[in-house]
Amino acid sequence: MNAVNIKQLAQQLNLSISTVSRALNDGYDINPQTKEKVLALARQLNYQPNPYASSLRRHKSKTIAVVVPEIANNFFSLAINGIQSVAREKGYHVLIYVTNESDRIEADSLQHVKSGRVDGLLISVSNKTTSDENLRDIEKQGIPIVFFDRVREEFETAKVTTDDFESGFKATEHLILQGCQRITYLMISKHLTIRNKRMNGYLHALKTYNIRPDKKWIIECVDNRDKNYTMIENVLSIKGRPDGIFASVEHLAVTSYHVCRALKLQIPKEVKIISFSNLETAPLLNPSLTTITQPAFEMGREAADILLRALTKKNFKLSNSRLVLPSVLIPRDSTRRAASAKMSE
Amino acid sequence: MNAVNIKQLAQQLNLSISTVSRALNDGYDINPQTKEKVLALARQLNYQPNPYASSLRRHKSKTIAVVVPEIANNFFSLAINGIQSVAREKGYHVLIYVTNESDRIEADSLQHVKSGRVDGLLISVSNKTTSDENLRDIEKQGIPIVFFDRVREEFETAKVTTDDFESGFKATEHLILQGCQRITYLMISKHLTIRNKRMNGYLHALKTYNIRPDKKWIIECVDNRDKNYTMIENVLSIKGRPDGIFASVEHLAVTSYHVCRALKLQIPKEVKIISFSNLETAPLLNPSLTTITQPAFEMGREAADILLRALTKKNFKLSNSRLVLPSVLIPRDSTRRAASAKMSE
DNA sequence: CTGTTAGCGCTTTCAG
DNA sequence: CTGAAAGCGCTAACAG
Repeated sequence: MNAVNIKQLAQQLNLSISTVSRALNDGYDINPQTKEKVLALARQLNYQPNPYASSLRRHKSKTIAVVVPEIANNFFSLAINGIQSVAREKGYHVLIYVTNESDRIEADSLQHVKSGRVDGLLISVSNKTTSDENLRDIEKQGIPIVFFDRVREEFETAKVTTDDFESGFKATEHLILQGCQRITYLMISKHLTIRNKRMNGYLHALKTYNIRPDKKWIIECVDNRDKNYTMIENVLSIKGRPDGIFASVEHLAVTSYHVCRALKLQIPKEVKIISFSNLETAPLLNPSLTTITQPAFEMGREAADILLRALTKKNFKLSNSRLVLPSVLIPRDSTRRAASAKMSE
Repeated sequence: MNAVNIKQLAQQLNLSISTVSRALNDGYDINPQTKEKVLALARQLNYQPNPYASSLRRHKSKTIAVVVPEIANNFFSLAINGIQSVAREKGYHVLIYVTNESDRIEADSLQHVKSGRVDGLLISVSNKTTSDENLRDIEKQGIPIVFFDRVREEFETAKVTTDDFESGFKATEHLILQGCQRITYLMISKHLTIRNKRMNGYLHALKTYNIRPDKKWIIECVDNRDKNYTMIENVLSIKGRPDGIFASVEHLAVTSYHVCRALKLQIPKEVKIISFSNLETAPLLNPSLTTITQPAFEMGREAADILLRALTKKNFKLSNSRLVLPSVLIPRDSTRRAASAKMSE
């Protein structure tokens, strides 16, 4: 508790408190020499400005809040990594709130945000969120909000997302370009819209390459590994079986992988598999699996960048903009994660 | 910026500011009725106390800092999840600093911690850290510190870790109990001490079960997949080949897995594999791989719990205690991660 | 039980 | 260029 403060500096230097403050804050109206003296002593005494006093006075805290549904999840932790890296670059602090997909916990966290503890908010909403009330309040307080990944469409502010249609298209196209003609789509998703967008991407790719879509190749998977196993086994057992599998989540790719092995179907020679994924597991199934993934780290960076720009530019109003980042395709046989896992430094 | 404050509440109620404050803070010296009135109006006007004013006054912020070397890493993100969950329960906020294993960034982050922005610090040090200077300063300011996982042994404060010897022992014992007699240890680790402790656990297990250790079964792996592949291939090709593989990191288990497949060795019938791991990938190699892992989530919870206890109990001095959590063995064929991935809620 | 008062440590007019 | 002074919003003695 030796906390040295601005007052002590002033006394020791026979200066007024305000002069010291100016010196420390790089004020313009200041004699370079006195400034030097102040800085020297500050360094010597290891002076640390009290952030709370300054926040109280300035009405800003150099802190942003990040609210995410999960953290022990490769996508969100990469995103947070991205956020944290730009925050650090710009001298901002990052407060983390994990909601565990609970709208109640989310509301609690936003309540804290409302209190003015932070200057801005980055949020990926929980899958149970149904109201924008808290967000509206926060915005009313003049705290800018940027959504990333899980956005509330009807709430007008900056949003950073990926394009599910595009990635569905890209994944399917990839298989087609590898020579696949009979591509089965293993779909599962709590979010109808995502599911449909990806499927539309799939369908559109087929159409673009003049491949007739076939209903029997769209498999509605469930939350039960055994059932999925059977369904996949069935589709791979019919004659004229698929030569490509597009899995909408990684565990379906894994199940497919096991089915193929059991059926003695060679991957990727006889069956090619591509999968959506946010895990680091792709290399494990190498060389058989191609992965399509969200650029999580980049998303974090972009979102944070937009937010901090809004915070530092004066009179900057966050528009209802949307930044759509392309998905990243990680071909089989690639040892390391590409762009998406790229670390700063 | 409609920020309603305590003063306005006081005016509207014809009360003094201090009475309102007392009502809000559940002071003892307060008429239940006035208290009710105050709370009612506060709710109605959606009053949010200004955290900075209160922190400035009280000299505490209800915020803790978490400093970790990485975040896009299953171990640390689970640990943070644990930390965050107890912080939330106790009404604390969590500030995250990611150092990317850089001692410079770590020092920067600790500099901020020093300023009194937080009441306590949870830290897992970077692998390049060589000095305790910043930590000493922080401690001097009366900010309690708890280490988790990556500790500075010579710094006296509470520490939460796992026991590498124990987990080396446990993993080896597991293989032995499964009937393995010739167990090869694939070792790799930048940290000599960890490496040695685990190996000692391995050796001790062999000894305990009267198995003669054999130098040729301790393989020093390197940072090159191909070389490792060859080394593993070699050891699996000698007659009287190992019937058990203990991999000190997951990617060695994966490589072993591929070698076995190439050599047509059945897993787990002919060769059993156990691996250290903090990834979620174990299920992918099911049913062939057994995993031994750190209880990351628990570690986060325990560490946070100790810190927050130190913060809330008055005159509580953090002793140089050490809490050692047992590693968790996740048998093959288990579909989900066990204890370590357990979520709150 | 309530009001008065004196700050927490810093920033920022406004005068010199 | 520097100093005096007035607070930011809240808490905590201390009187009543």
